[in-house]
Amino acid sequence: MRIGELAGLTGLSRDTVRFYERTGLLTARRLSNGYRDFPPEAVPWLRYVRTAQALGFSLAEIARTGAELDGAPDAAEQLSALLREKIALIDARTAELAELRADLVERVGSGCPLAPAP
Amino acid sequence: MRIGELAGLTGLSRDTVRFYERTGLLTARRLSNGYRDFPPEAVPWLRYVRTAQALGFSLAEIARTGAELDGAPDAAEQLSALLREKIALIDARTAELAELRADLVERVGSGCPLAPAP
DNA sequence: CTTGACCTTGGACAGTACTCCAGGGTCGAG
DNA sequence: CTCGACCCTGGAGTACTGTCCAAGGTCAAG
Repeated sequence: MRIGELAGLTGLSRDTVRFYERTGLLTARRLSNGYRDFPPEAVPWLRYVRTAQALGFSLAEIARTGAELDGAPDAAEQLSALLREKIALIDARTAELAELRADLVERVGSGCPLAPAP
Repeated sequence: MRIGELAGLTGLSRDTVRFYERTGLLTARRLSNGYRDFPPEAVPWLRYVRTAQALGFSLAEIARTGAELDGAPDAAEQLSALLREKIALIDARTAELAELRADLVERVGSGCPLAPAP
């Protein structure tokens, strides 16, 4: 598919898609007229990219794990492993948030949450 | 206290503290020799800043809410309200993560998590 | 008085993640 | 053949969050 369609399907801008391709997050073959031609898998891949980004990964990190995945014969298996890792990460983050929450609750309870300062 | 001490107590660099002052996140009076003089409350305030930052607030947003707080007669009350807001935000974020997690779990369960693509 | 640790300013530079633009090519419909 | 919608490249610009540096002032100890 061409860039406009991919952009439409993923909610990204064309410029962002081009940017992602430049940074190695995405590869596309070229049509004879020079237009990029993305495989349909680019759509779920970009969804995955957004997920990983939401988890705090930088695009460079995402690209790196993507590259590791690429060329592996058991890609599906590896990706499942990766997703399981991300799930563990989500759990850790959730726990962190719970801790932070408890801290804030305690501070709200005390008369003096902290000094305003600025 | 002077900048070095504040930096030491908060784990920030002097440059970062100066940067925070430039951006209005922090105010300091000046000693006769021009040195910055921070109040002790700057320490918990910077801790709060780090917390808010971890929750995804930009420094500008943090500075804005800080400024709103400042000058209010019922600062402690307002800050408690702010913290309650942040708690709600944590809850929302936790829910988001749970959703993401469910999505990933589902994908791991399916044989085809997504195509590697890049 | 010198030395070293500390402080000041202004400004340049970095990395991340885009976003926009100019100038120009491609293609299907009318 | 023209029009509009699409595509290309290269490069500039933006916002955010720092980080580093040069040039120089301050201060207490030796």
